[in-house]
Amino acid sequence: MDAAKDLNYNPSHIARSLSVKRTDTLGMVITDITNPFFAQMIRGAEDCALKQEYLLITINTNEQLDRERQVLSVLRSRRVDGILLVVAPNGGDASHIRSTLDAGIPIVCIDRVPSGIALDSVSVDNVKGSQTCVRHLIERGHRRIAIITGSLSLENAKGRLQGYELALREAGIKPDPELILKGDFREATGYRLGKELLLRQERPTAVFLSNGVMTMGFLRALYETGRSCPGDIAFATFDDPQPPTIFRPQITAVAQPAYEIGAAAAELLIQRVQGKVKLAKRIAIRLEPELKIRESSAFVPREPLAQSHLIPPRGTGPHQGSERVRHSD
Amino acid sequence: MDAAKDLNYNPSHIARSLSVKRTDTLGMVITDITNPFFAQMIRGAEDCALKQEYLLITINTNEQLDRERQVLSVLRSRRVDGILLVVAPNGGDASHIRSTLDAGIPIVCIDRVPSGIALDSVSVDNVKGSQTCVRHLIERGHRRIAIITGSLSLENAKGRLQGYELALREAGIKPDPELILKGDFREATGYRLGKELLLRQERPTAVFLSNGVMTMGFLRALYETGRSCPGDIAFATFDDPQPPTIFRPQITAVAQPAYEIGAAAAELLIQRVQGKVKLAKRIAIRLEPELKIRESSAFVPREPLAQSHLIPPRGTGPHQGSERVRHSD
DNA sequence: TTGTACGCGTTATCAA
DNA sequence: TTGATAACGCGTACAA
Repeated sequence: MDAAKDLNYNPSHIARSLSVKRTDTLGMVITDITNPFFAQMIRGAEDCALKQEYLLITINTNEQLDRERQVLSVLRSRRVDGILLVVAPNGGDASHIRSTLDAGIPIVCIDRVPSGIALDSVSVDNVKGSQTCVRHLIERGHRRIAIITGSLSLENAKGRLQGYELALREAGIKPDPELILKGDFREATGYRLGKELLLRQERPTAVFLSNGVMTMGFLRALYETGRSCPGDIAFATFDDPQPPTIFRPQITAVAQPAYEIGAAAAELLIQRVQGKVKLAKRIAIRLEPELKIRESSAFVPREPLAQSHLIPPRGTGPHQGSERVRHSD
Repeated sequence: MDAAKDLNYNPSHIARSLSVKRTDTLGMVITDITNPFFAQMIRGAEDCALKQEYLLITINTNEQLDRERQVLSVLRSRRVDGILLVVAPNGGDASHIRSTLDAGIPIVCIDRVPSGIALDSVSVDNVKGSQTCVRHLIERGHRRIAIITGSLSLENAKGRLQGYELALREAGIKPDPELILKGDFREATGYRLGKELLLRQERPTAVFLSNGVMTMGFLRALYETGRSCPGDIAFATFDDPQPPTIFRPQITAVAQPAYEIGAAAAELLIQRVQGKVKLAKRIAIRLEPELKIRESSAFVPREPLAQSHLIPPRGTGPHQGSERVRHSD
């Protein structure tokens, strides 16, 4: 040991790996590291992994399917013990995922769950989250509520749309196809569809955005069209787009516990890697989102409906507390 | 080859590494991955690395020196070919860096350059950046300009303070110790010192923040004390804190080309790894920052000085173009 | 061109 | 307990 110090010796982890057939390494495939939501998720996963002596390798795919394929291949070559995966929008093609699985590398999907393939997954309860949020808008008196969806080939986008429809239906409002705009989770789309909505003759009194990135685009549209919020329109979004700043308007949002999602996913993956959980069936962990009511949903339509359960708008000050999501069951 | 496909075969990169004594892997040590500036930097480095067939492993240190030591040790064990390093605030202790270097692993420092050890580095020209920005405030008519510095044990924090002082001196303004507040690049400090400044009897007419994170804290202080910007005070910051949104006020900032910094650092590191650059002396790459003039510096003090080079405030609309930094030489 | 043996640094096995 | 030795999967050098 003394000699080791003297010689500035460091054991070779790669030689060790070759021998023991483990790398104590987890791969994390992310679509966009500059998205604060994912960045936070990485921290959760990394903290959990490091605590259990695993190294976490994070790689971006930039939402590109071919890059995802390439990355998965690299990770296989590197013999990572398991993979945390945020899938890029794929046209139902999961062959690369399947072949990685076949190579004996466990995969846990995060946030987005691809349809058509059985995978472990960790995400937020999308249905409940958007249902609670849209319900909040309805309680404010809105009835013409638009939604800009994500890519509907992803389960989470579907779930958020579903929650929107559920909330409307339970309030006796029939979903209007004119108010359901199909987006894709990208900034430019939030801008384009948002502008389209805002320039309509009969524009909705409230808009629900399916993720934080599209909300950034929507804000641009809002500003360009000269509409004010909460003066002219209300809106709310899935994802809490920014760290709470003093910027105006503060945005009502369905906040996802990003750090916890990452940590839970890493935890589950390590269980799989170590064979501590029976592989029989797939595990789906759903965490609770939290509705943060802020200024952007403070606008109340001029002709509110006289409904018995109507709730007057709460205070909209900057330091107003957040409200825990109410369960629908 | 056909058989390889058939058997779902993937060559073992670790066995290969053991043989060729290379891992084709670069380590990237970051203090905070949730900071958008670093996130962007990672993308630049990753893109560059991947393009040259290197894998990039990114790890957080949370600004903790002991974690930095541990991470460097892990990276050594993993036999990474080189390391990109954003140092945590260290009390002048660079022993772990030196021993990594001694083990034959090249290191390129990014953003922050530790004093007291000769290292390759890539960063922005801190002096010029803050000098240009403070000069801009002076041109707006400000003379009582405060600065909240970073940890002065870091070269970049020193440089930014130096640029501030240079700008004042060239305008014939004597730096006032009362207006130089020693910070540490952290949000809470921006809040605390900002509040202190804003509540002073004789408060400055403008404030220069040494980084984006502290600016977030400053905004909180601004809001809590009820001061308005650009109504009551002007401010500007090093770092462009957020992706350009429509939030108000838009912040005048010294934007650093984060992506390019990351890419340049990776490029230089790979040169070192491949021995394509003579190791004789240390290389320091300095990129040009860009001053983005926006709303937050629009406030003009009531008693502007009648100086010949005084420039009236420009338009402060949201879509105003940015202005390239003017060189001081 | 095709084949064979050895080395890379570590762990694991088996014998002493 | 200690010490020698065979794997681990791939390059590489040398022989056929």
